[in-house]
Order: sequence, then C-alpha cells, then structure tokens
Amino acid sequence: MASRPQNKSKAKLLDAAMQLIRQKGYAATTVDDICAAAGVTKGSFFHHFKNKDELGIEATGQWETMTEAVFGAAPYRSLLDPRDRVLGYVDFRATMLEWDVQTFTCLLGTMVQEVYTTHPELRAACNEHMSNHTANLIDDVEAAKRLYAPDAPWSAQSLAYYIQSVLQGSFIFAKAKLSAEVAVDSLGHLKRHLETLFPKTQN
Amino acid sequence: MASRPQNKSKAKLLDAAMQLIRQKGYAATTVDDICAAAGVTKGSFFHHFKNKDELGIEATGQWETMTEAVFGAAPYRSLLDPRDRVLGYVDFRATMLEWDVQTFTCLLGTMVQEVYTTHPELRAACNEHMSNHTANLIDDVEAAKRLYAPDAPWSAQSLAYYIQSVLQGSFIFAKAKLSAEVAVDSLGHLKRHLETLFPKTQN
DNA sequence: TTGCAAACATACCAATCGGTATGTTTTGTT
DNA sequence: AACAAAACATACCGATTGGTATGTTTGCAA
Repeated sequence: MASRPQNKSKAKLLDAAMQLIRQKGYAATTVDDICAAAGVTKGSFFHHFKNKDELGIEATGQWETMTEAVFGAAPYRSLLDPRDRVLGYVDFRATMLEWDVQTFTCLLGTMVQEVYTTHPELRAACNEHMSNHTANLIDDVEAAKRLYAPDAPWSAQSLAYYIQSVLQGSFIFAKAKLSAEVAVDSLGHLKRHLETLFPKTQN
Repeated sequence: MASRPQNKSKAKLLDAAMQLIRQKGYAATTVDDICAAAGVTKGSFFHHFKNKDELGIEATGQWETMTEAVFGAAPYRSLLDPRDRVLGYVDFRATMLEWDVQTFTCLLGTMVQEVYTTHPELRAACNEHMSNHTANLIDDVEAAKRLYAPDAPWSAQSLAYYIQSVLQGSFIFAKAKLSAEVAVDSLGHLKRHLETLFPKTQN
C-alpha cells in the first residue's frame, strides 16, 4: 500500500510510466519515453529510482493505491446487501468500459504477461496487488455466499478470482478489437451467472 | 490459414519465435534471441522475413494452424451433441492446464496486449486468428443454444467470446501465480455456468 | 548567512538493438 | 556439367538502450 509520493517529479514519472506501460507494454516503454512524457530529465529519473525495474515495481504499488481510491469511493461500496455489492462491482466495471480502452485496462494484467518469466520481482509485485484487489471482492462474495448460497460447492475465493479472470480476459479482447463491445457482453453474462448463483430469496 | 512452411529453417525460426514471445513478450524477444534459439544465423532470418514485425505476423498465422491441429484432433470434436462439444471444449482446455504454464498459454492473447496501440497490423493479425478460433466454438454454441436454450436472451457469439475471455483471464492469473490452480477453478465455474445455461432435458 | 542534503540537469558511455551489405553454399533444373 | 535461384553465413552499421559520472540548483534547518 504505497502512498502517493510527496515528490512532484516522482509522481509525474510514475503516472507517465503507468500510462505508457499500459499502452505499449513494459519492455517497449523506455526510460527516455517515461522522462519525456513526465517532462523530467533522466538525471531526475535515476535520482528517484535505482533502475527501470524498481520503477516498475513502484508503479504496481502506485496502481493499487490509485485503483483502491477509485473502487473504495464507488457508490456500490455502501450497499448493505453483500449480494448487491458483488453485482454492483460488476456493474461498476461495466460503466468503466465506456471509457477509452487505454483507460479501463489493467496495468498489472498487462505487465505480468510480459515479465512473469524474466522479472521475478515484478511478477511477484503484480501478483500481490492483483491479490489485494481481489481480497476486497472475496469478502463480499463470502458474505453473499453465506446468505444466498451457503451450500454451494465452490469457494468464495475461487468465484472472486473467476470474476477477475472474466475482467482480464475481456480487456484482452477489447484491445484485440479496439472496442469494448465484447467486454460489455461478457460482463452481462457474468452478471446473469452471479444472479443465478445467488438466487434472491422470495418474499 | 498459413500452412506449415516447407523450409526447415523458417519453421524453426517460427517455432522459436512462438516459444520466446510467449515467455518474454514480443518487444523483449530480440531477433538475435530467435536466431540463437532456432540455431540459425541472422542472415537466414532476414532471408525469410523482411523484418521482425513480419515474423510476428507470420507467427500468428502459424499459431492458428498449430492450435487448429490440436483442437481439430481433440476427442470432444466428434461428440454428436453440440452441448457435449461445448462442455468438451472446456474440459479439454482444463486438461491442458496440467501442462507447464509456458505451454498452455496463448501467443495471441499475450502479444495483442503489448502491440495493440503500437503495431496495428500485428494487432489485426492477432484479432483475426483469435476470431477464427472462436468461430469454431460459436458454431457449437449456436447449435447447443438452438437445442437447449432457444429463448435465451444472449447470442451464441457473445457466449463463445465469454468462454474465451475466461480462458484468457485465467492465463493471466496462471502467469501471475506461476500456478494453474486458479485457472482450474475458473474453468470449473465456467463449466457449471454452461451446464445451467444449457439445462439437460429430463427423460 | 551558512551548510548540507535532496532534487534536478547535462553529457556521456558501453552494450545491444534491428537491419544491411556482401559474400558462400546448397538445391533443383536442364 | 552448367547454371540460376534459393538458402544460409559473416561482418558490419547507425541508432537506441539502460545506466553513470559529474555537475548545478533548490529547500530548509541551525
């Protein structure tokens, strides 16, 4: 849970890095690219980061604080029924699909595919922050399961990761097609599935 | 639908490229890497491909012929009930998860994330071959829907892409965790979902 | 005002990158 | 055997890469 860096240049470097890496990937994003986008010199870069990989790792931390702010403040978070919060999460993700492809995709999912064999520490960092984000979802799924599907044969954790997988996979097709259409439909399937997994008690 | 190249060196270059790109990504895989892995010199490389991007594009075509061979020969393909073929596809994918992470992941899904803004032709190639693979699945889903869920509010195409999204997303988590466990669970969720979407008629 | 560390800037470097120029060898055809 | 074309090899190039060396500027405590 890295907090926003005090330093202005460092923050600009991290913001530029997150943006560029999501667009071009980690390897194709050069230190010079990042400096130029941040409007900062290379000397400043290597003052704040000992090398490119360290920037990558710090970017993953920054990503989590950024997303945590977005999802933590989302309206669905204050719903009382955990079932509504799980469905609200999917809906919230769906509304994000109206943004540009480059702005709703996930830094961590993009990075980890490239680096998982070559940069063990970066892979671990991506995994950690993806897990942290999923952990919030697991809590709601767990509570919803207790209320609406206590005897279901699957774990709350596995369902939360399933939801994340649908999202990550949807992002891939959004990039491949330069359109969120397929992703929107997939979240529709996902939501219907969740509604049947957590049948609303009649009354 | 590129056929296997007659030439031995070209085939070795394409095989090496597919393997390396899946491990390290497209940008991080250098021409020298590919030549070394293929046991071929750079001169030979640039005899067969006019540049790296052309190799990338041809690799996507090669990938489709390779996967088409694998899936075309899979036992589930000869099942008579389209519902069984759809479920069989998911099961077949699940058995593949017992392989190494590097051998069950998808070249196209990996590549397209990196190149979708920077290499339009590569992005289009990835999209085309992913669509081709999905097209086979759409046929079976379409037939299954007609038999088991004719009035469902979703299209066969959207469900086929949904299945693909779950797979692609599962690959991302397999890489992040260096383990297929989450992916296995996700395919379990997916299969249960499909079974409820296509309820077996009682008799 | 002085002192000093953090922050930033400039100039540079060795290594590596994709790609080319220029060969030699192999293969198939007549 | 003669020949051409495809296939492969060697040596190299300009540009770019991540990173360093060496400064100058800024902020702030004493």
